[in-house]
Amino acid sequence: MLIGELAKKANVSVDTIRYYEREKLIKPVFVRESGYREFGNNSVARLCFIIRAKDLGFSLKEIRCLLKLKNNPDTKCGEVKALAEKKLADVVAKINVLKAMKKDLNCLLNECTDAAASLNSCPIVDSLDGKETQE
Amino acid sequence: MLIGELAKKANVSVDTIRYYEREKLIKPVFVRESGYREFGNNSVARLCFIIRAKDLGFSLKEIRCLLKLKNNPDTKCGEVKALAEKKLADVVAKINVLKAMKKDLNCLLNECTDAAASLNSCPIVDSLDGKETQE
DNA sequence: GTTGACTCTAGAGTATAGTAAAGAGTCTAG
DNA sequence: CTAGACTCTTTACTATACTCTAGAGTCAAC
Repeated sequence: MLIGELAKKANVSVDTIRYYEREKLIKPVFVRESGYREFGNNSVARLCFIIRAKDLGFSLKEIRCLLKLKNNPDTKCGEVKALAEKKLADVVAKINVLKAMKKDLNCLLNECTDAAASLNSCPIVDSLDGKETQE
Repeated sequence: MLIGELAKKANVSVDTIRYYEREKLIKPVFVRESGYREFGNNSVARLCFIIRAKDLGFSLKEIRCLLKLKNNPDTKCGEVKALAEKKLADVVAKINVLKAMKKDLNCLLNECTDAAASLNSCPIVDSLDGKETQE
């Protein structure tokens, strides 16, 4: 199949596929003399693999690594597991940062009880100014 | 004070301050004929405001908006509150996405019990391949 | 008056993950 | 055999938030 069909099947743009090719994430099965790329069903599978990994928060760089492991017959399951574990730790860390943000924002919002008040007494602005407020 | 001192006091690089100036987030109190910028203590406060807001997940664009509101005497507290509420919603949405990722990654990791196994039977790779696994 | 630390501007580079546009070539159906 | 859909390459651009470089100028102390 040509790139347009692949794009439709994997639900990405042709530009994205060409970008992934430049980034060495995917390779056409065959390239015609005209330059037209031809892909097979395994290309669809590979693209889906990439998209799923992306949804799990892997960067393209990490996915390239994952694909390399995947296609190496000597790879042990543990190597892939280690990558997934590292990613899980990253995700957990990000969640914790965001939770702290959420807590701070909630605090600020709870303190602001009079939305019509002037800014001189706005606890949110005070807090951003670095003025202390009681928790 | 000159830019270097301000940078030290606010714990950012001079390049960052110049960048913030270009982005209209901060302005020197006075500029000498030589081009040297002079800042006052309110510049330190303003920089700290920016950094705190950034820590809360506000983008520079949003911070510019926040500063504009903050320095406009007609601003009502409610306008600032609305921004903070929107930001809180963003943060909560991000947390939910990450939690879904975490759940998926945990599932995969729990399924992988034999790290020494070959990749043919690796549940993580299978999952990324789109093969169904029992939950 | 010169040394050394500091500052200036302008422009380029970094990372990520694409998107867009120009201009030319290819393929296929009628 | 031609129209229209598709594809090609190359290059530039998007957004975000800086970071770095080069080369020149400034300032305070000794």
